[in-house]
Amino acid sequence: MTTEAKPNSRERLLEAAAMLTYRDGVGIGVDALCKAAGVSKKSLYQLFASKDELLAASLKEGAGAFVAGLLPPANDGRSPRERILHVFEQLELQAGAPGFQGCRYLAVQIELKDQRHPASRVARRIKRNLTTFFRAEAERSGAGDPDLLARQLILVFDGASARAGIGADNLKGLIAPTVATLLDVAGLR
Amino acid sequence: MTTEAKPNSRERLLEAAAMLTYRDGVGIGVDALCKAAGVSKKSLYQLFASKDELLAASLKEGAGAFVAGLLPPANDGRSPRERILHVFEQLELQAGAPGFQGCRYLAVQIELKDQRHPASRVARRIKRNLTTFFRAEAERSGAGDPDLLARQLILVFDGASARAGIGADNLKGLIAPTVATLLDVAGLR
DNA sequence: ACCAATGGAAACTGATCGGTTTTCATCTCG
DNA sequence: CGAGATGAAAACCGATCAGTTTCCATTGGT
Repeated sequence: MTTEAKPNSRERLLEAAAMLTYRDGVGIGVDALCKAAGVSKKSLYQLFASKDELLAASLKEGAGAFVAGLLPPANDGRSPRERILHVFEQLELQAGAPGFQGCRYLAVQIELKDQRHPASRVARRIKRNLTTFFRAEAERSGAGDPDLLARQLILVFDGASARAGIGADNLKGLIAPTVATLLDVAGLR
Repeated sequence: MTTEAKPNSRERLLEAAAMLTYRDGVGIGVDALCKAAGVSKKSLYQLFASKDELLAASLKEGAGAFVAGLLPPANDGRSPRERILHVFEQLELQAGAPGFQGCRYLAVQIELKDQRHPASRVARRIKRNLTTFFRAEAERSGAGDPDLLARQLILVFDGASARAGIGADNLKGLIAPTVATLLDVAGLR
């Protein structure tokens, strides 16, 4: 059995916010969120200070799944190169699934514009963790310029995710050779 | 002297739409657009069928400046490699300017979600032209896989532009070596 | 069985949304 | 000078926005 049997109001709101803002954008109304969650507006505003805070909490709550869906398990014995490639294999996999709209954290930051918005701050933090993973693996691998490689990888991640999300590319045959090229040049084998 | 001396209502609306939707997102209200353009809503709806059409027309009208600000002049005698690098030099330059928010066409597509929205169609077309430029240069250069290279370049373009637009990276020391690596591996010298 | 806490449904606030219409001042042209 | 066209300002429309409040049915504890 899982630890969460029946979701409470708070969890249902977070889940509805995650789903609807990803599908329709952060401009989605609170009435729609409440209806989808089966929770009254009164309860929403007892649990969260504002729609903005609900949005931020929803992003933060989804960070675990985001990481779990992309990163390899810690200390799985594979090489840094394999562990980095794992992330992009997962991305390509997710990009092929129906309903994929690109990285939600990038989308939120682009939609909100204001970088000081609570949800934008959360999104930035979560994405920084991904960059940190890349840099850690790059350093562990003894790459010539680990920081450059990490920046290149997150750049490819966001570019690929965004382009797949808007249906401009399906990433097939694109992401693997591109990342491999960057890893090769950085000296990762 | 330039060909346009004083902008008419239509041009002022297109300009205001370009500026405000880039700064604040496509959710900007028509009242704000009209006020910024100094044009009444009545006139707006005589000139455009809807806000969506105004937005689409505004993007289309800005395509010329977008191309002029990025692409090198046709037949400037430089090599494909130099001409491709020119685009990314321009991008890095623009990314350093105040008010830079990333590629407006990518942002519009991400914000709208609906790929059949008239403005989303226009944005897609304009970005396809950039990919076409990359592919043409790649073919002209005799690259091993011109199509792959073009997709890699537009991926880097969107990724770099998006990340600079949200303030996640300033591209300094990132974009040039990354593109150079891709060009090297593709056999462009 | 009773009382109090819970929370959903819905009414409500004031603001804003996209879009339409009216009014009135200004301009051009005969 | 006078008639017609123009277009900005602003009222107006129904819908929706974020957020608050009221009302009432359900619930759990005693």
